[in-house]
Amino acid sequence: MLTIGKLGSSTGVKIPTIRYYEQIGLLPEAERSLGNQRLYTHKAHERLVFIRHARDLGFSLEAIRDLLSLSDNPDQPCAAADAIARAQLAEVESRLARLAALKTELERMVVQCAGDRISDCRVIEVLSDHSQCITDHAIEDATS
Amino acid sequence: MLTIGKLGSSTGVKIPTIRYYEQIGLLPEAERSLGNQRLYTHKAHERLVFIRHARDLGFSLEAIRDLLSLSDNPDQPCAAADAIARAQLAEVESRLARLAALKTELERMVVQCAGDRISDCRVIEVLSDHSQCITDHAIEDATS
DNA sequence: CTTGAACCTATAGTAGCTAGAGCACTTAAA
DNA sequence: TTTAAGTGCTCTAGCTACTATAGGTTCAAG
Repeated sequence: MLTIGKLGSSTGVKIPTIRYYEQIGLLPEAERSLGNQRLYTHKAHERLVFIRHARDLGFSLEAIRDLLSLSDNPDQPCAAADAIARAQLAEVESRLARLAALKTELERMVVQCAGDRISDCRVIEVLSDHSQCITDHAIEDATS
Repeated sequence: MLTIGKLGSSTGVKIPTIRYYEQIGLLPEAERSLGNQRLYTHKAHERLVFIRHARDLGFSLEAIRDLLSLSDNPDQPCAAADAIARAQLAEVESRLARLAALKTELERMVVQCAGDRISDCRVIEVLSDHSQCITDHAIEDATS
């Protein structure tokens, strides 16, 4: 049985994050020691590794919840898991396309400043005027 | 003078977002009509266009705050603006690299399921075991 | 004058954590 | 055996950048 600290260091997940996952029901409630400290089994370790890996691949906690419940029922068809992964791939692809467009604009913006004063600054100028852009980069949310 | 609705539709920024920008000091407090409704000048319109465009390019509100204050002082050197844009470019590039790695893994994962049951599902299997990945995709945060 | 659209404020909710306060427990050295 | 460091506990609030809802006010058209 692992303490939360050991579990955290062995999976690379921070302690408050582990408690958070328990709180939102992604991890089952841990057993407790006599002194009320959480104790984790090998199974819990595996589950957290799964979550961590899926997070690293950009899956949302919601998607991970679904994947975990699929994983808990090994006799079900795997089409659902496949669909979740495909959806994630599609999202990654769309973010890639968007970021590529952003990169183009930012590179153009940054190449050089015409003068050395803000009044001549190409960065400020381009930001003030979208028509100076060559791509249509304003489609979806910018955090992608 | 524009009402908040007109300002929103002419810039593509939602009304609550405009009020939010005012609240956090990104937009100055708007003048009010006799009936207490916000009224915007052409200058405010320009400022919001600037903000919107920078958001579209992925700049954080914090970075935009800095860019706006630079833009308000046109006699200053533009090195600072340049640095902000370069930092944004660097971040976009790093996200691109990361997403490209994610895409590789997701594609590999999705290519096919060996069986049709979860117990044979490649998606679930790979998520359980990072050593099946060919790239080191676990570097920074996954929302990028 | 009335109706309906557009506006107002204030509060709470979203994702996915992270940080802090103020305690209790555990472990290893002195 | 004590004691100090380290680790753990709960609870609350904060982060980004909005978005949604409730309940009320004002404006413009008919």
